[in-house]
Amino acid sequence: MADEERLELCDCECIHDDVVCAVNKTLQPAREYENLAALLKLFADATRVKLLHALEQHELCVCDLAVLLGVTKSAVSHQLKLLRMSNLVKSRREGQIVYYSLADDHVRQIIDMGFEHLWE
Amino acid sequence: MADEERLELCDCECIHDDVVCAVNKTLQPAREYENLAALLKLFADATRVKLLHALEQHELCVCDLAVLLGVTKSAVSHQLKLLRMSNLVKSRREGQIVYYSLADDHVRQIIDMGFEHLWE
DNA sequence: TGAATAGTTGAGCAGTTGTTCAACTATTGA
DNA sequence: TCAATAGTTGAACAACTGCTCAACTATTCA
Repeated sequence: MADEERLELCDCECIHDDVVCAVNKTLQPAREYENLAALLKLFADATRVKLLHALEQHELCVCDLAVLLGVTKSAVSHQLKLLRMSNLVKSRREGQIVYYSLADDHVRQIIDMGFEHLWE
Repeated sequence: MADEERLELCDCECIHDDVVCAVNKTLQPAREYENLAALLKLFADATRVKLLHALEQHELCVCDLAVLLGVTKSAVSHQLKLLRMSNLVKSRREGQIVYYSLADDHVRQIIDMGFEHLWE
C-alpha cells in the first residue's frame, strides 16, 4: 500500500492492514456520509416520520398536520421548513392555505424499508 | 365520523375534517413511529453510517473500525453496542478479537436508498 | 501466573435538537 | 381598509447525543 494511502495506526497490533486498506478504498469521501446522515436524520424523529407517513396518503395543510400530530402549528411549520429545504416535501399555496405533499418517492421507500425491518 | 374517532380541533377553521379523518385511520399507533424513528436514528450520524457502510464490505474488528473512522476504540465500541442491541450488527469472538458484521440486509437497502436520493 | 493486548463500560461534558411562546407576514372578504 | 385567519419565524429552554477519559474485563502466551 502506498504511503499516501496508509491510514494512521491505532494503539493495537491486531489491525488487518490489507482488509482495512481495501475497505477504505471502497468508502466514500467524508462529506458523503455527512450528507447521508443529514438526510436520514430527517426520518429520525417520531413526529417527523409520522408527518411524512401522513403525507404519503394525501396532501395536507399545516393545520391538518397539527391536528393529526397533536402539536402546535408552529412546531409543524418548523419541521416542514426543514423537510422542504431538504427536498423531501413540496408545497403549493391556495389562498390562505398551503398544501404540503411528498416531493419524492424515496421517502416512501425509506419508511417502508424501516417498517419492513421492524415487522419481520 | 364516530365520536371516538374525532380528533381534537385546532384553532383554525380550515381543517379538512374528512381528509384528516381518513388519513388518521391509515396511520399506525404512536408506538410504531417511535420504533421507526429509533431505528432510523441509528443511521442519522455520520460516524455510525460510515461504520455500517464499512461493514457492508467486510467483517471488521473494533480496532479496524477505529482506524477507518478516525475515532477511539471506545467510541466505536459504544456505537457497536447500540447497533448490536438494535440487531443491525452481529459479532463473533476469535480469541481476543471480536469481529463485527451486518446482521441484516435492510441496512444495505436503507443506505443505498439514501445515497440514491442524494445522487439523483 | 502475570504481562500484554482487544474490547467494554460509566461518568461527564460540549454541542445539537424539538418544542413552545410571542410576534410577525400573507391572504381573504366584508 | 381593516378584522380574521393560515402560516412563518426567532429566541429560549429542556432533553438528548456522541465523544473522550479512565478504569475495568477477557483472552493469549511466555
